[in-house]
Amino acid sequence: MFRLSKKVEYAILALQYMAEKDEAKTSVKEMSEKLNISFDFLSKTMQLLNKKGLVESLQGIRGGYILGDKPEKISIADIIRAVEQRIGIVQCFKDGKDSCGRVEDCTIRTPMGHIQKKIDNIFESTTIKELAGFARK
Amino acid sequence: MFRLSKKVEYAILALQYMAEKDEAKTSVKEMSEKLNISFDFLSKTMQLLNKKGLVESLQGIRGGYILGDKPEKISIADIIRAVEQRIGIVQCFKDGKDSCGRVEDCTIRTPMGHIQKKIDNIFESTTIKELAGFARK
DNA sequence: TTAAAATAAGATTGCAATAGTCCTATTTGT
DNA sequence: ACAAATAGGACTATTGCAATCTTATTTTAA
Repeated sequence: MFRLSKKVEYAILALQYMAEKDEAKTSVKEMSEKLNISFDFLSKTMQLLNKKGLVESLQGIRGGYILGDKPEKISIADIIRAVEQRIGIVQCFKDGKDSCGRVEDCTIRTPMGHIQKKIDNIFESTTIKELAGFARK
Repeated sequence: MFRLSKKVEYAILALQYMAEKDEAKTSVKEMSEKLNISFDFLSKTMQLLNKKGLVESLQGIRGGYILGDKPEKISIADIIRAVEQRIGIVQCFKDGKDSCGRVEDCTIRTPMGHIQKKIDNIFESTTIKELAGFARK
């Protein structure tokens, strides 16, 4: 429990890889080999990143992906949002009402919301640039 | 993904409930009804809390549970540790080696470890007392 | 204009973790 | 002795994640 999904993990690895690379363009094939990730699965993940503009896709032969923005502008929070729908350390923050039988007088909703915000801040303030920096060390 | 388990959620609700209550002793039956949680499941969860000393059990008729420590001494981190084994926002931090095929030159291990620490701090520094305070408001 | 190499995307499967249930044993106060 | 509570093992159901398979589309270069 409380684990980032593989989609998020792979997305981070991929974007970090792209940020570190000299050449702007990268293919899924290249990354799946270098990072030891299933091609198909990584491919899906890249498509999600593309839809949210975190990367830009170039179709056709000689195609691939390039970063959609500067590494310091892409946060882990961006990645999570792009790749996952379900976010929230407790159910309430996704489904809203009627999801647990104690919605009206829920006693943990408020404090959990505070914790959620703090965690969000961490992800919001961590960028691909920082990750690439660590990796290079 | 990235959600606290029901066990953790229920444990928090239960401890918060106990902290707010005037009388020290509480039964699982009472809590399961008031909090709208399956008796059996909550029962299991309380047993886990008991094993780690977060609550103290009183067996036999007229039995129940009392808090094992002052509410300000019980953190969410304590609860998570009592009730879950698997913690860690990425796999590496549980299984250690050989779990992902890029252990040796893993480029996200270090930065993820930093994020993990920050999150741990949040849970470590949030206590049942605070939660009870919010609930009462 | 055709072949090759890349992304796009839908459908499906396998699997493991979570959540929940059921049943029996044990404890203890009245 | 009985009732009401916890203790705990075994089992089941469900869900969500990860992965795979297949087909379509795009684009460049020969």
